[in-house]
Amino acid sequence: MSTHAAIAAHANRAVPGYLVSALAMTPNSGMGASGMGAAIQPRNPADPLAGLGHAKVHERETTLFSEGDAAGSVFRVMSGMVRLYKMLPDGRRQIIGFLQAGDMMGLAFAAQYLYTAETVTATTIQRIPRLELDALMDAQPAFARKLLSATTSELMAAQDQMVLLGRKTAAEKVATFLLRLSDRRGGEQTIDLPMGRSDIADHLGLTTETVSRTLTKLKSSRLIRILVGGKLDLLDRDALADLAGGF
Amino acid sequence: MSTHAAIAAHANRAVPGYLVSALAMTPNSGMGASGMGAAIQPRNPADPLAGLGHAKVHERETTLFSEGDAAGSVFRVMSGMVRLYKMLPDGRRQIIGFLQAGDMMGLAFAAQYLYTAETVTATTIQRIPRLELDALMDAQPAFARKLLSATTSELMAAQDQMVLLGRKTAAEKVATFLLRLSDRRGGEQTIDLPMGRSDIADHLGLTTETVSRTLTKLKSSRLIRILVGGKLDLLDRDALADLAGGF
DNA sequence: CGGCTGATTGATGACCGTCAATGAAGGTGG
DNA sequence: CCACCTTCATTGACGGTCATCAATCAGCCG
Repeated sequence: MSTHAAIAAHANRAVPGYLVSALAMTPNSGMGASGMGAAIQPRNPADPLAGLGHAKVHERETTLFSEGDAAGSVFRVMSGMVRLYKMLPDGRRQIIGFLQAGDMMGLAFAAQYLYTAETVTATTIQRIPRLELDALMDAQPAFARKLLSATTSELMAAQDQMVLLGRKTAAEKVATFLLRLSDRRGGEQTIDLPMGRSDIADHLGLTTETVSRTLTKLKSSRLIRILVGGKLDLLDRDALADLAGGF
Repeated sequence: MSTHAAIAAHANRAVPGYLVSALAMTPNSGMGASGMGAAIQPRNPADPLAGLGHAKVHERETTLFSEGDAAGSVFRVMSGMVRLYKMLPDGRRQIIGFLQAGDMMGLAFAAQYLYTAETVTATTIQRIPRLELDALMDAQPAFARKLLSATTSELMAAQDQMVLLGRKTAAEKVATFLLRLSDRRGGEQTIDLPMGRSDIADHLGLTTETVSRTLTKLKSSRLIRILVGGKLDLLDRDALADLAGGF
């Protein structure tokens, strides 16, 4: 399945039409796919996307679209959580990012989606046909710049994620991940971990066992407390930030 | 130095003004920062950036700007090669990407550059004040979309790089890297490696020793041939593609 | 030709992946 | 409402890949 993607990637990346990307469209939001981001802010009262397409509730663990599918729409997460990932031919998976309320995906200039999108929890999704988005961009020049801003935000997050994947240790990766989740929630001490350990692992370039062991160590060191229901308490934010080693 | 960046990253990613990103602005180009990209195509005869700012030749191994510097201009590589990287507080480095002719950097909505840019070889760089770019975006709505397209291309490349960093073995990483370089050159069998082993290592999340050993193994297996002057021959493209494992 | 920088090769070991077993939690049906 | 089953998290033992430390080698410039 990713054979096509591989070929496309090897050939020059010149693609006509829309590219597949993920980005946050909440004004002032910032990060989306790769890292964590804002999403806490109330949506723009003058939300230019309001009313476009239509919203639908999806159950947990369902596929929204797959790598290689024809890309006809863009999506915006209204509530819940979505994971985006790419797979290698042999099944190894890399989760590009987790999306939350306000984040967009599928916005792109390619004929096909370049990653798979699945719900983690039950999720409300606004689906916007590309034609409608195009029309909006034509009608409101400022909107195109907003998209550009959101996309560059994504790119920044992606670059931070490269640092994490390429140069951080397991402990640093996990600490960074937890802090990002918290920051995204406005710095709350208690954060939500709706995704499973293997999702976290595939996002951080680790295995479930290593994630689990690392969390246990953080727990033993009194840096975090693991609560029931997939919740988690950041007990010592400063120590976690030290551990995270920047970003 | 990266303290500021760290804080900025932890705080909500909402930033007014331009973000710092890298992208290819050659029409039909595609990849830039993270991966390899086009750059082979002749520049658009109707290059909207032509004549903006002014070009300058920089010697090899010089810094163009650093992470945290005030971001007043965007840059376009006309010839030569540039590396972009981020550093962790303790000095570990992740090279975000190598830029070649046609690629842009510094295009962004942030007050500061988020990574450091250095020349690898002697390089001609077009420096364009942000104000001029803004004016161009206002004057030519189509140009904003071109920037959006280029940025989403970057994002795609960044996502491929995440897969590489998070889920590939050393051999797969090196093979992928070589194939990307070749593809960027239009699929040439002989490619140029102007950057040092440690640059490659810091791009692939490895050490110089591992890069060297891996290249030696590829040489022993007759998949590549190492030539003088930083050049390299891809002897068995198919075998390399198998090794690369997609992308 | 000598000295410097970077690449290569070797020896060793740590971190984290793999394989495996146990434990906890949630969902379903009796 | 509880027992069973399935799924996922945790913990343990072990091994491999790649990092680290170190020495030699090759290329380049003065």
